[in-house]
Order: sequence, then structure tokens, then C-alpha cells
Amino acid sequence: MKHIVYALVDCNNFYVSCERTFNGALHSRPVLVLSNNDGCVVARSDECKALGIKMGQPVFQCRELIEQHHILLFSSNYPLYADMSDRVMQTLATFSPSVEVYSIDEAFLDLSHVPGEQLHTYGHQIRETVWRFTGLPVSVGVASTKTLTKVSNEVAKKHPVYQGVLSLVHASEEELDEVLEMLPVQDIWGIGPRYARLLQSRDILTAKDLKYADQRWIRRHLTVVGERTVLELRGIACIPLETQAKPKKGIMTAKSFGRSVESLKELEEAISCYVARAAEKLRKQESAATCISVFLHTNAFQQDAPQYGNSLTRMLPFPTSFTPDLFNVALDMLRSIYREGYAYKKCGVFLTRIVPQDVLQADLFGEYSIEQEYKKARLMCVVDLLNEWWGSNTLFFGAQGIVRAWKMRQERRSPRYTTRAGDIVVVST
DNA sequence: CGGCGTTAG
DNA sequence: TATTCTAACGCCG
Repeated sequence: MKHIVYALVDCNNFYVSCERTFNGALHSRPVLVLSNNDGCVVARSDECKALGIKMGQPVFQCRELIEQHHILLFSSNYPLYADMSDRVMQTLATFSPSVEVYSIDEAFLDLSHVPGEQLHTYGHQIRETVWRFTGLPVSVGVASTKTLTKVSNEVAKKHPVYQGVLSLVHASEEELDEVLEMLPVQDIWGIGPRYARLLQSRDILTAKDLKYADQRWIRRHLTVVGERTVLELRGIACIPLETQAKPKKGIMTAKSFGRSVESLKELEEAISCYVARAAEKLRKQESAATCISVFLHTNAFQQDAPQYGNSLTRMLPFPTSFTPDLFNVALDMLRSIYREGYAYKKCGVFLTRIVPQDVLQADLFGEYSIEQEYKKARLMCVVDLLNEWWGSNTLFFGAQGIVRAWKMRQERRSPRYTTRAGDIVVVST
């Protein structure tokens, strides 16, 4: 069997780089992108990483650094990032017949078709082409397993000598081990803080140590997933390329509010919005849900305030993705867990028991009529098409409310440069 | 099968 | 003033 050659292409500081692409003034300035409600740091420019600002850190904890170093802050602008991501992925598709879009800013590629001696050059071509087409900097790691591409990508990103591209395919075992020895065990793909602590306590400190660790011990303490990681470090590919996006088994929509919310009416609007969004995702992957959960809770960080949280799960009479049907059930559930007199911070809905839309089955009690369901499906199809063409929420249900005063804060969002006609950058001549 | 723990980005 | 969001999977009882 011929070995597969894998590449991992990963955008550097993706959200920050997206912001910089459309605003030259941001280059060489420290930049942070913030989470929903502008609460946490979700992306950092290199300057901010050097200042010690951590991923996920609450913004109020870095206030001083932000002022001292005149760090520029941005609310996250997901429509922009999603669109830039599409462009990157389309570019990558021209370099390989098999691409796995692993996350918004990363893709694994099958490079088995590239002659071995050309891999290094090919990696640089990928990097330069993405730069030319999108203005985004990427790093490229090439190796014989996905875990090893993660390693080479990280090394390529961290050490300027590699100029963003490193292939380990032709490295000798000794050279490979030298690279692995540079990588602390907590930086290996699949090793989180918990496993890292356990491994460190057993004197397994680097990727090289893990590569040569006792397989049975790893299996027992880190499950089969950890065992796979060890084998992959040894060059034995255990994690296949997944080029076909699998439909999600659960779809959750949940957000913290921009301020605390007490009234049932506003919670109803929020839950309706989340149901509408979740159902949209459901239809996009051509599925229907059989089970729905609704939850709400107060702000656990507000320790002196009275706390309350609750959730309810209910089976639907038959699988559906029809938004109004889901509204009725979700709002009914919300009303039964709602208690007056609390300052709510977050609520959400969770759709589960997801099945393909085309195997919808009649229910026992005859509530289900196939003609009726076709009508509903066509209606939702029209809503989805309009929203796709004219922008999300062009058409929405009355239950979702109009003012939406509870919505999350996004005080520093950049324009939707690429997805809204009015926000397109104007180049003066 | 549900709940918990762990990891990912 | 202020603390992200979504998803998958393995193990255990």
C-alpha cells in the first residue's frame, strides 16, 4: 500500500489577519479580536501574543496592556471571516483533489499526487497563492500523518527560517525526533491540559517522549484516542482524511445576552431567534430533528445575585425542521421553566436526534401528513433562499421580535467588507 | 443510554 | 460594568 502524503494549511492569526486585509492601518499594530459580547479574547496578533495575552482571556483582565500598548480591539465579524474562509478553501481546492476543511482557518490536503522532491516547492506555491488571492498569511506542514502535519505546521509557523513551510516527509528518523523533541507535550494535537499534566507527572515532556511511551499505559490512561496520537507520531497513519462533511448530530444555538434580561417576553424573542437559527442550520444540512432542549440561566459570575437555571427536553411528534412548529414547542417549554424575578444572562436551544430529511416517517397518531410537510418544506426553502440572497434576517418570524434589546454587544465590529454591498471598500482614484 | 470528562478550534 | 461558543467521542455505571 502506498503511503499518503498529508499537508495541513493553517491561516496565521486568522481573525486578526482578516481584519488587517481590509485595513492597512492595522499592519504592525497590536490587534485583538473579541468574542460575543466583546467579553473574551478570541484572536491575537503576534504582538499581543508576545505581550502575554492569552487565548480566551477576559478583556477586563487585559485593560492595562490594551491602554499601554494602544492595542486595537475588534468585535468578531463572523460573516467576514466565513467569507474569507471560503476563498481560502476554494484556493486550496486547486492544489489537491482531496481537501478536508477542518475548521474555519485550517484544511488538511492529500498531496500524494505530488512527486516527493517537489513537496517543499509545492508547499511554498500554496502559501504564495493563498496570499495573492486572499491577502492572508498561512503556514504549511507536510508529513505522513495528520498529527505530524500539525507538528510541522507549528514548527514552520514558529521558526522564521522555514518561511512558513516545513515538510517532514523525507526527514530521517533522527531528524524527525529532533523536531519532536522541540515540541512540548502540551502542544501536541489531541493533548489537552489534563493529559499534559498526567504525562508530565510521568516524565513525558515532549512529543519525542510521547512517541516512545509505553503504548499500553497510554491506551489505559488516554483511551484509544491517545493511543492513535502515539501511533501517528510514529508515522503510522490512523486518522483518515474526512473530505465529506458529516451532518451534525446536535445543533445548539445559545448566547449570552448583552445585558441581563428579566422579562418572559424578551426571553421568548431570544429563544425564537435561536430556534430560527438552529432550524436554518438543520435545513442547510438537509436534516430534521426529533428532540429539542431549551435552557436558561442567570449569571454565575454574579455571586451575590440570586441564581437560577433550568432546562427541559422534549421529543417531537415526528422529525421536523419547520421553524414555526419548533417555535411552538420551544416557547411552551420556556414558559414552563421560566421563573419571575431573576436576572437571566443566557438561554439557548439544542436540537438532537437528527435524521436525514428524506426518510421522514409517519407518526403513530396521524398528526403527520406528507402533503402538509411538503408545503412546509417549500415555505422554509423560500425563506432560506431569500435570506441567503439578501442577507440573513431579511425575512424573519414575528416571534423573533424587532427591537431585540437583549442582543449581544458588538461595539467594535468592522464592516462586512465582502458580504454587504454597502460595506465594500472604496478605493479612490 | 445518559451523564461526565476531555479535547478541539 | 465586564468572564465565548459549538461539537465530537470515549468511558462508565
